[in-house]
Amino acid sequence: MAVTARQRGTEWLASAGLRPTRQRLALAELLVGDGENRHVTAESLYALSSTSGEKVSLATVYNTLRAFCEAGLMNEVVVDGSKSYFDTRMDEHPHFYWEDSHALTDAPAETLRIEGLPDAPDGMAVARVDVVIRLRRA
Amino acid sequence: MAVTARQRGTEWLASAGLRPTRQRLALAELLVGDGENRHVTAESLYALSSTSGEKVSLATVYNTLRAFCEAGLMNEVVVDGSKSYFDTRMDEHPHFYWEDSHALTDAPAETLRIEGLPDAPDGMAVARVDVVIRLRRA
DNA sequence: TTAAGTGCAAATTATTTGCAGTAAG
DNA sequence: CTTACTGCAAATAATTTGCACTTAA
Repeated sequence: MAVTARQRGTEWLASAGLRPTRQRLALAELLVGDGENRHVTAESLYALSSTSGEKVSLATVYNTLRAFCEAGLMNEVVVDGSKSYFDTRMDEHPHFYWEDSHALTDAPAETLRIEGLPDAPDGMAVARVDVVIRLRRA
Repeated sequence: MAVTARQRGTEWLASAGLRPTRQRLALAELLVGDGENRHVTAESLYALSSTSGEKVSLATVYNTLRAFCEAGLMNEVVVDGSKSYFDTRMDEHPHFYWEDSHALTDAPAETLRIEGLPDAPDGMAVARVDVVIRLRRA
């Protein structure tokens, strides 16, 4: 039988050992309820939650997104100095950043390969390599 | 004969058609006076200017960095949601971001090659491809 | 002379935090 | 019960802006 959005949200929280509170469940459902990955800002998720049944305060949206990141459920993506973006997809992959609409989407990663990545300096390790393809209207 | 820091700053401003005011010259000298490229934040440049002879107000540092970017003399690099970084080097090149010290440096670019970059979506063009190698203590 | 640039202080924006109340285990 | 979570409002941090003053051209 079909997996429901609520189930997906519940399992997602459980997989990270996070308490399934009403608010977290509501946000989890909005984020992973359909099994797709999603890119949000605190504001955009807050707006989403406001039009859905379960209201969540903006401060809690912020705190919850941070909690999800710390729990390893999401990643923060830095593309715009003035806002924080969050991505439910956890593997390393390139992004399109649409400069006119300030939207963030996944870039098709299949073909992308980074060759000759420089070694990390002494005593340092590469934590992650971010690739952001900035798009403007042609 | 040797090129002075002041000369470099003056020419740098002139090349972009910017008025060489006392403050801009002071900042230009700090940025390109030694012919090296440099990564700064508004605060770090403000701190630098405070220890040098010519004082510049923080607001002017912000406005001036913006002006330099618009004039095509610098680029903004987004690596940390909470601060803006500015780079005097204008060609496309990868960066190291030192997560513990919040420092930004150039990564050796010679060997780096990005293969199979996805096409820009319809009606869009690739404005820039940012590559940030995030480093943490090993 | 005059438009552009500067400095301050006040305003704005995104985000975090303190704390009293609420709910999960 | 007890500790973690939530919501609000106030606090903070980075950056921008309004406006009177100064200066380069």
